[in-house]
Amino acid sequence: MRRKTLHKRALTVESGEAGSKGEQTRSLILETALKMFGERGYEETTMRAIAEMAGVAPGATYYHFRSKEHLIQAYYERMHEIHAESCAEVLKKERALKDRLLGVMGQILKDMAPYHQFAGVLFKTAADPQSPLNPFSPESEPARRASIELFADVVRGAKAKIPPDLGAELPALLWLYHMGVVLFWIHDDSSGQHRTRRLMEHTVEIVVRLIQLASLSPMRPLRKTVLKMLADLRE
Amino acid sequence: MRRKTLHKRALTVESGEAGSKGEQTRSLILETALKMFGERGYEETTMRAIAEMAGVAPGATYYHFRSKEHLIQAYYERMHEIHAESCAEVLKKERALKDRLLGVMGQILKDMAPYHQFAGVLFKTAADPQSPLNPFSPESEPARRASIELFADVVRGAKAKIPPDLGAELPALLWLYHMGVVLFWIHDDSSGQHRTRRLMEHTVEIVVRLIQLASLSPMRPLRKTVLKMLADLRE
DNA sequence: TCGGATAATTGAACGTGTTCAAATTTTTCT
DNA sequence: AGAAAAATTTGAACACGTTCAATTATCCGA
Repeated sequence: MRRKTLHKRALTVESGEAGSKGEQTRSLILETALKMFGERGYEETTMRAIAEMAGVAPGATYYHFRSKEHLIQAYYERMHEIHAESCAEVLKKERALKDRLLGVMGQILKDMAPYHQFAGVLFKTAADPQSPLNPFSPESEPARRASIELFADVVRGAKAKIPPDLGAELPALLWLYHMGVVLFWIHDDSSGQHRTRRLMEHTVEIVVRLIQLASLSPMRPLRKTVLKMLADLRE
Repeated sequence: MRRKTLHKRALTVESGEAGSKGEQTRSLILETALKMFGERGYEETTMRAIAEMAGVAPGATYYHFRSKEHLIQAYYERMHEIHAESCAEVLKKERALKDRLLGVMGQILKDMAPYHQFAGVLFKTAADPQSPLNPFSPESEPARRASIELFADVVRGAKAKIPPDLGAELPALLWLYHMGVVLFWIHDDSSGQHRTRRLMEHTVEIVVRLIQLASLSPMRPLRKTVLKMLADLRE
């Protein structure tokens, strides 16, 4: 609600950009919050404490961020930018489908590592079907689309022979697979999440072999059945 | 903490059973809470309101239930009992693997239908890796085990030819599949969740065909790879 | 049946995330 | 530069889930 005003201002006149006073406090609050979450954990960090440390009244935080959970969304967005960048490197180097997928998944796990502690909280929020942070929600469609695009890149640049019908759905399917791995990662408290790494390496191998298998002509009927279902669900 | 006393009492002496005063208020609070959740939703139902409607002080609720979320766990347990019962019927009738799986999944969806509204809240809580309600947590291992046992029953009673190595892991895999369908169901706000029904019917078909496929001898290497991974992850 | 022990219940109080009307600062326009 | 408008900031207050010391009801053995 309040933010709407901010948006309008940013559209009608220029200002509201990085330099302006408001945007300055916004960053200050955000950086403070992220730092404190990192040091003491999410639940243990009070909105009052964040405000105090940022030298600001509690209410100010709510002017810039809709809720405490929305502060966490900042992590999310930051993480996404990092992914896109670090994966681009990998995709420039590798040509085999398996290596591309392995590289991308490896990068994603590496990028996420520092945030493992908050992932639980983020996930708890994101799991709520009502939440805009939910990866399946309409609000996060742009982010989801971008994320799927990353896997489209993985497929596109690979020199594997994939039937067009499968190729069209593959990015979304790989994204779903990637969500599964992340789900495992969130619950993985082995040191350095090495269990997730093992799972990922094994499953990438399996996924690639399944793709090869599905591309064979005797598999056409089953493949068509699966693709029909996906099309059907999309309405 | 407080509950420990209750448990000890229930073990050392008898009493604390259905008749006793304490157990009476416990049910009263629980029934009131479930009814109010049903009428107004979870977030909108206040602990104070529950207590007041039950004719009890707010503190009393916390003597019998550790938290508001633990009141929801009651739904969970209740649902599980219903599943076990209604699925038993289906499993007595059907012999083909596909029909057994279809029947069980259908029953589960039917049983859950009245609770669709709260499923989101339950899921939000259950998604927290810290939560005892999390289906992957140690605390819910008994429930998980029982649930997997249901799918073991599905496999056991079927007259499909399944290699022993796959047969051993299949119940857990089917349980995982079932969790996926439930995840979809939670996010499904189509009328009567008919999209989930469609998804379920299609995917059961696919799952069964995959099982048949995996049982073929040319698939032995891939099958072994998958099963190795599962064994590996179990430590 | 009585009295001690245990279980159950109370309700005020705490700390939390959050809201909001009022005050203040910043920006915009003439 | 100055005044009007808009954005920002304040901090007291609210409602909530929850805790806990004190109180009352219930149970059980002698």
